[in-house]
Amino acid sequence: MVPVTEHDSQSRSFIEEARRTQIVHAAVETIAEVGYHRASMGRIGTRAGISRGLISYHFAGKAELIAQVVTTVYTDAAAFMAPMIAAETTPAGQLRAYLRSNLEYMRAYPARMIALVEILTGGGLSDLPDTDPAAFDRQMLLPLEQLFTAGQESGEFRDFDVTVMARIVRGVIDAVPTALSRDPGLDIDRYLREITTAVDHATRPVPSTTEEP
Amino acid sequence: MVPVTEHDSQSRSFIEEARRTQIVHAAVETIAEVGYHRASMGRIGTRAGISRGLISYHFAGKAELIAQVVTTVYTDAAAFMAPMIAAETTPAGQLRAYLRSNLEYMRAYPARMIALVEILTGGGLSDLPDTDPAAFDRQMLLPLEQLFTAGQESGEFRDFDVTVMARIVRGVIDAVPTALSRDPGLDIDRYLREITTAVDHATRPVPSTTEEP
Amino acid sequence: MVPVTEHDSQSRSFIEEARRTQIVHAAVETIAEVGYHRASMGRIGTRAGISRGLISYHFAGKAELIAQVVTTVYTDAAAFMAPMIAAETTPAGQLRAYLRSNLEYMRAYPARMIALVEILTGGGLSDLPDTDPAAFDRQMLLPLEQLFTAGQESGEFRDFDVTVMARIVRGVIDAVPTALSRDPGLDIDRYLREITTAVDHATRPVPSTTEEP
Amino acid sequence: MVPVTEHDSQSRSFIEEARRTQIVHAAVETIAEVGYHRASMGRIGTRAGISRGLISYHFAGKAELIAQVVTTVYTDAAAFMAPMIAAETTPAGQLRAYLRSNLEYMRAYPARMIALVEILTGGGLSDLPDTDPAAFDRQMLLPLEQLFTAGQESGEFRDFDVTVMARIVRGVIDAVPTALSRDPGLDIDRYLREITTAVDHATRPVPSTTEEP
DNA sequence: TATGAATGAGCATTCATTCAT
DNA sequence: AATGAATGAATGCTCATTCAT
Repeated sequence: MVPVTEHDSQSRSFIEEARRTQIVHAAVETIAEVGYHRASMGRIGTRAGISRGLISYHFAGKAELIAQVVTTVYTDAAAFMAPMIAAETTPAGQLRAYLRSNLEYMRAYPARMIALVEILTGGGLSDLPDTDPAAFDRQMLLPLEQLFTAGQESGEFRDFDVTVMARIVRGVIDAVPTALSRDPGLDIDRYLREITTAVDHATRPVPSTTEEP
Repeated sequence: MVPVTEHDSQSRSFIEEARRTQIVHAAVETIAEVGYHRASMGRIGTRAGISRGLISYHFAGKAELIAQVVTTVYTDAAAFMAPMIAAETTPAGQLRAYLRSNLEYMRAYPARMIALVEILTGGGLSDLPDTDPAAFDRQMLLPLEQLFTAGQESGEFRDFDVTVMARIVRGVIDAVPTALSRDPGLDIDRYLREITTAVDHATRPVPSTTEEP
Repeated sequence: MVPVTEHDSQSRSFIEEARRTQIVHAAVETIAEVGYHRASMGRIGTRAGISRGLISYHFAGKAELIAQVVTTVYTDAAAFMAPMIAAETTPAGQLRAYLRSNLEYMRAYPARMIALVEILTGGGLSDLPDTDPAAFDRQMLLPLEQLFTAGQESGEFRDFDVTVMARIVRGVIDAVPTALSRDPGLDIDRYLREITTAVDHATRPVPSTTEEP
Repeated sequence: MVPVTEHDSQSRSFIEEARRTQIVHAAVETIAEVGYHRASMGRIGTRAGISRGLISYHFAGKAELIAQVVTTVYTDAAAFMAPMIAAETTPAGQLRAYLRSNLEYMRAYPARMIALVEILTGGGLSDLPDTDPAAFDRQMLLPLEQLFTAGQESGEFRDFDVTVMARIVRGVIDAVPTALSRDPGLDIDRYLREITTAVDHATRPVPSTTEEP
């Protein structure tokens, strides 16, 4: 869940890595601020304080830069969330930790999460020729699916389609950055509490004395 | 003399209206297919089988065209959903009808819904100078909020923040087009059933003999 | 407005002539208001209250319309000025009448004169393929040249190059519309008085007891 | 007119400056040849032998380029004329030097002067958002007004409205480029002599034994 | 006669990318 | 490693003109 690629961090010099990191961060901030399709190489370079050409020197093209942004933020978010989730011992607890850690990450690094959502929903993925959106989709859903399956087996969750429920939860979470940008006064703690309760109710076993219409 | 057909005074604007509709439809399909920020006037014109200039002839600018797409799809979806919701007599039933009609609309006109979501999440709203994203946000949430408030007063819904719950439901629904495009084999009926059940559980009153962690 | 051309006024119907006149007037007003190179056929048509296509129906192209504007205004101004000049019996008096009648025309029909100057100085002439700017130039200068030659022969004017002096006088007059637009508070009567005096001094015979430096 | 050989530490911006100068010169020549409103970025680029995009790289927009053309030519002309005027000790001599140096500049750099007049009279000024035509107007007239006022105080000039006389002189001078382009065989030396004499007569004190009609 | 739908060329501008230094 | 000059494609838009009705 945590490390994504270790492929060639050795083949790059330290300064090379530092520059790439700097550029990726500038890209994140630029995308978060002006939106994905307005984040040109020039604007990213300006924010990084470097020339346009240097970005092309360190990245094969815009696609690689965007892909790196996605990978970096996703990996970083996963590294942030993983210990909080792992600290829980039950699937239900882990689900709550998943929600909590995800929103905490958004609170801590709003630009990163906004940038990620911008790319994922703003057409950025289709600009990445080597990326399979379906594969990325499955990768996003898999942890939740595994969590749900475990919880169903232990009886903590009711019987539902784990993939659909994973999409439901991702949908709820992915709506948060947009909600935050549209309503800046939104209380993220309250939001988290409401979401957690709602998801809890949606997943927990149905009491035996319940009639469905 | 002038009028040729029996349409008389409307025959003048009939062609105009037809063309506008045709262009809006071409825009919808183009946006749904290639994404909002790749849907140039040229591509839309090509899909409509007309020249670039003709779009500018019928629409003052791209902003007006996109605004028309948003308005058209939104209005059309509302007209599609409204009777299905109104047919229900209870807030809980209306909520289920809201979900069902929304997904039915997506099934019937997937391109329209994909295009709308592309524009709303893909930075399109900020390209519309006269549009207030926050106002649009409230407009989207309002029907759900009213529905929830009514349900809480009637005791059909538990006590939750109606705005947050509205955002939750919208988040779940807005994730559907993406899910459909990423997983074409997705069974929309099953999806709808699962969503309905989940939202039902998330909103209904908590049985008295329940302990919260 | 006086009949301008009689070459084919017979071949055009009355309504045809009326339309052409209306369009020419709309062109004059549009050019005077927004400048020559912003005066599109569309804007001219809008001001005339007719469709774009109708202008093309009545004029072979924009060039013919502009040429007609030039011809109309020039002829109209000449018809306005001619009797005032003819009423004077001496070349010096006619020169003063030339200046006075020209500025009176500007005061009476500022839009026409502004439009004419816009076209002549704003590159409009070079848009007219069939027009020889040099010939137009000579046509503009000829009356003044004849006037000066007559005055020199009668001893009312000193000995100067009549063509250059004609250009001088035209230069002074053609600067008036720009001056009026740049300084709206300009007193045209005072302007006329100063110009008349200056031109009078510049053209009259030098007193015998005059030393040149 | 700009110092050229100083590169060294300025060598970084030297290329930049050289390109800007080259582009400005290409713009001057293009405007002088085809007129202001036909001088597109493409044509200017073609004349400069560079791509369209490079102009946008060096100038923020067409407005900045045109403004630079105006500033460059105006400053250049002023630098050319100033020493010739300053060499004269009397207002009347300075006025003659003003005329002479201005026409000498036109003879030396006809394209520049034609371009400037094209922009000023061809609607170019109104395309420059930050420019106040009235202020530019006053700036053009001021030196002449000051010169006239000094001459009136010293008794070298008669009593006339200095602003109107400044407009008269500018009108006479501004008519020269058009005259040159319409009549290529025009003898500029003779033109200058005639103009100088005419302006001299128009401004000098009236001999006491003069009768006005 | 008159309309307005429709076209295609041209415009200024932005952008990702390449390349010599 | 890094710069910034340079290109060419693409975009939204305006416009003169044509044409069916």
